Amino acid sequence: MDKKSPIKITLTERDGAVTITQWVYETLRGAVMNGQILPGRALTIRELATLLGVSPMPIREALRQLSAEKALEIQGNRRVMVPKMTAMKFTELYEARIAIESHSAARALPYIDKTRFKQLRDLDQLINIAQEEGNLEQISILNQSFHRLLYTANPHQVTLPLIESLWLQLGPFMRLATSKLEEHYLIDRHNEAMIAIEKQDSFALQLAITADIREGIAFAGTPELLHSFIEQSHTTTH
Amino acid sequence: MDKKSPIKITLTERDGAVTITQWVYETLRGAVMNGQILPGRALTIRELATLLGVSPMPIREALRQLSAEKALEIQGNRRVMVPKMTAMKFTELYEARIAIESHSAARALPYIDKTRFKQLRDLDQLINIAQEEGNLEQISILNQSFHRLLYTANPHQVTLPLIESLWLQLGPFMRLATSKLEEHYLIDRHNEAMIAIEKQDSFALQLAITADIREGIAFAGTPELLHSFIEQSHTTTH
DNA sequence: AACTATATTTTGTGATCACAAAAAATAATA
DNA sequence: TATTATTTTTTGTGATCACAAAATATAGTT
Repeated sequence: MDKKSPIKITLTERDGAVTITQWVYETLRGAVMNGQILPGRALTIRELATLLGVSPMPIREALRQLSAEKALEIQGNRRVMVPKMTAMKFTELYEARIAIESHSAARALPYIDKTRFKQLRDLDQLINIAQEEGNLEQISILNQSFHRLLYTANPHQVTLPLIESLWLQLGPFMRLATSKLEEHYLIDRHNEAMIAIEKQDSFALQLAITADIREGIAFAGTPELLHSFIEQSHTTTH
Repeated sequence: MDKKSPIKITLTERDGAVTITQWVYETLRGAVMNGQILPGRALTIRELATLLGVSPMPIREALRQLSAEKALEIQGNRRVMVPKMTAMKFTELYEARIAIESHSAARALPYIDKTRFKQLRDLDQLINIAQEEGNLEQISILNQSFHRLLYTANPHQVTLPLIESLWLQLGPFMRLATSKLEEHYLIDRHNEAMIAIEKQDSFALQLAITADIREGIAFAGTPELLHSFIEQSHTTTH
């Protein structure tokens, strides 16, 4: 039933300075992140090629890269699809996020200078504003920026690619998550993080990051909610 | 100076059941792992193609995948090379290993059944034998198997690909590491891990894994040793 | 001899093609 | 009608080609 379901991929303007493969990669990555491609839906190179208006070549390259990043999954038949989510896998992904991101934050702490601290504070402000406005889409994006800005303080960064891979795998489901967060009151964990940074308190920072991540899925705390929420994703195109 | 240095890649028999791209991928992966390709050495598609006796096509695909896994690095000029190592990056990679692998071990613990426990014990025995024989090559391989077997107990595994990426980046340098471990007395951390598993003691398991990883680079404890050891890698083709 | 400008070669990119294997559709059989 | 056998179509793979951009080599200039 999901073999011929239509795919609506958001096409952005192609910058001439960038290779077609790169553009295809970013386009498909965005489509996965936004849940525009149904998990389990079989993707063919030629279909995507005509859909994006390019030759099969750049598609092949982009698919291979996305598969390596676990955004896509190569089946035995060499056919590619968005991996299906299970409740258990969802939990594992989130626990992995907590372990790696809190570690990454602690490792970045000594490198946070005044400039970056100010940037982090500005982002925190923007998040607060978006929260008051109830702009969930914006919250999600800014929150991600906050985390990235924090981790990239470390100039010898090696964990960010791993973290991005986890984000990619959670991508479509985080989106569903935020849509249910509406009524959920959010403690300002980012502010707690800022205080921890000021004090150079590594442990407090880890706690704040952990809490921030964990509360992002608090709604899915009960197995029943989580299950129904993942089931929903199997039947919703977008 | 390192632009035309010869590359000696170990070629294995190509299994007909596997695609050429897959074979190329595994071959190049092995070459990187074994330090057969000098860090910083510029790789060209055509050169590798003639070297492996295939068309440029499978090389392109394999290079893209290896780049996504951070085994290779794409420079601004779109040229590909083995990333250079620095002392700081080395430290970051190892600290990331500890954080992720100890977490992965704890997550796997509840899933370790009798069969796998026995397999782990057998591997531990083999490592002990290899240790008595001073077979460093074998120790390194078996040690990796031990860790992998432990983490894969978790059927909802999501961290192994991340861990493998770290191993890949450390690959050529772990090899140099073991070559210096000769006189280093190794406490049997695997045995400690086995005891922790028997007791279902998650924390003790994490400690054992952490110690096992950390002691693997104990020789590089002083910054001077580590530095000289990484410098060495820049001039050794091996 | 050191630098700049020009010419030549090499390289990555992307498109196209051939082909075998897999999937889907159709026909044949129970 | 359900199941199997056969044909047709679609698909991934890998090779080849064209081309512009980059790297290298060569020639020219101060």
